[in-house]
Amino acid sequence: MFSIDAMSRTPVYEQIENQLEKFILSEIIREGEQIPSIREMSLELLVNPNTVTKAYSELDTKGIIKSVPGKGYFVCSDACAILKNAVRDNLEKFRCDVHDMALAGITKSELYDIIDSIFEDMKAKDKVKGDNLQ
Amino acid sequence: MFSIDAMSRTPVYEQIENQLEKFILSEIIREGEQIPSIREMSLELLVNPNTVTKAYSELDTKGIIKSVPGKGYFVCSDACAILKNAVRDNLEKFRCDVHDMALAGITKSELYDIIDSIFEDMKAKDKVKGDNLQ
Amino acid sequence: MFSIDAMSRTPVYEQIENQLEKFILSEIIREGEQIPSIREMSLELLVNPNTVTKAYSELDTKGIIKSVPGKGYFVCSDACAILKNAVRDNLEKFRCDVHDMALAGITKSELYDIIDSIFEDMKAKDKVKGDNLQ
Amino acid sequence: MFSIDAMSRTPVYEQIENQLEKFILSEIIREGEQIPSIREMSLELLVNPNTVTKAYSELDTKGIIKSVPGKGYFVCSDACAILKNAVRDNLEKFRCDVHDMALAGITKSELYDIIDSIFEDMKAKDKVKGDNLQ
DNA sequence: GTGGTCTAGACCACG
DNA sequence: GTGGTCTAGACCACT
Repeated sequence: MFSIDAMSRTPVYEQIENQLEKFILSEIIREGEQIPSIREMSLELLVNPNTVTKAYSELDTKGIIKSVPGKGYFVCSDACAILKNAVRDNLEKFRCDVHDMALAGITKSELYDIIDSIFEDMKAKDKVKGDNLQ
Repeated sequence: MFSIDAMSRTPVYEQIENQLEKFILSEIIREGEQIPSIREMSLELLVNPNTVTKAYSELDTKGIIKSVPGKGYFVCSDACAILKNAVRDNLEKFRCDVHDMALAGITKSELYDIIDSIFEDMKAKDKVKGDNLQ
Repeated sequence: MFSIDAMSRTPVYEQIENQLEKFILSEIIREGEQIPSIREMSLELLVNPNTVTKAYSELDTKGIIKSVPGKGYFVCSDACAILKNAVRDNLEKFRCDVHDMALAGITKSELYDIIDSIFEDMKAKDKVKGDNLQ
Repeated sequence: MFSIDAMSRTPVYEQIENQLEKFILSEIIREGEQIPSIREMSLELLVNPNTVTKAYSELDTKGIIKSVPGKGYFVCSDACAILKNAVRDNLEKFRCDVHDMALAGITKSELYDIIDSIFEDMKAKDKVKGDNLQ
């Protein structure tokens, strides 16, 4: 389920954070649910427990997960809301990226096509999920 | 013209690279033109000359600028083409970003609006530039 | 009557101790009185009996409660005196806190007001208690 | 200047944080000023550099200090304001403490006396500081 | 020189 | 079993 790209320039602990956040936003891991323990995660990813600890405690600071010593880490009840707001706060970065691509001669319709295809994919997946729940 | 954000997490030498690349793509600095010398740049930005040297030599490696010993650094004649291709190679990252935003509940029309407004701005600026050149 | 804050950083067994001590100081539980058995307490709080055991044996060590084998746990006859002395020993911490607040620009009159309001509240409650006992 | 109490129950990294915050509030370390490097601090306190790192990065997260990689850590320009607000947010804890002491039979005038003596001390020290600056 | 990341391995407190 | 803290020592990127 989780995986690390050792060649990536983004730190391992940040990769863990990003993956967890994505799973929570995709509701693959639900609010209130327990996430893998530090030791489990460090075994699965073959990284040092301290590295997982760093990732988890940063998410704790952000209010995404909560540690219950002796029991484990749990997703906060308002994790999705926090994550969604964080993305919205970063829309400025998206504007910069689009501007750069426009400068580089990428056309508006190219961008539209990419966006359309992604939203199509997501709608399809949502449908499957809905069918499974029936 | 150039400026450094000391609080930013991106290294100074990378900030210099990014700004130069943007100026070249925007044709604020034209192909064949000479860019500020390492000395000038380090004085303007109040950074260590070594830092500017690192930025310039990376751009040299990429084929964006060329050092002409005894004269200075000049923008390569195919700098724009190289930069545009580099952006195109990074479209994958754009897909990921859009996917994340979709997960976070940002609507397709919101993204469309942002893109539209940026392309509008650029068209307006191009027109002004054209008028000035007449 | 008792309750546990699972999200708190203070250990569960310490929360139990604190609550019992507060109840004894407030004379909600009187000296000589029997307190809930380990079993009862663990059921009411939905915590592991071992946790309650740890809390009780620490209070036992402090001389606040005594185990009477086969009967249960009882509040010692000098529990209040012991607890009051313990608080007095901690006045040094109070001094530090006040000092910190003074550094942070909290005025003397603000502190006075807080103290006044608390002593008012307690006098009011004492009166009610007295009336009820009549 | 800095010191660690190895016997204390509060973690070493938290002791470092607390001391730095106190120095900043007392203006012994001023806003914008550089604080001891991780290596310096770890040598002075005889603790592992990682422990200092943890303290510093928590303060960074709080917005008290800012890391400038390759240069060091610096006190943020609004550090005092942040710290003062944090203390104010914790007044609730102060209320609880006063309540506990009231229960334990500590009189209002005892508390008043403590507060008075602390404010006297601080006024005296401020005067000395003022005289030194003349 | 600075901070940033990571590993390996240890001990403790809690449940 | 869980998380929390700490040490020792390493390598990297940046200035």
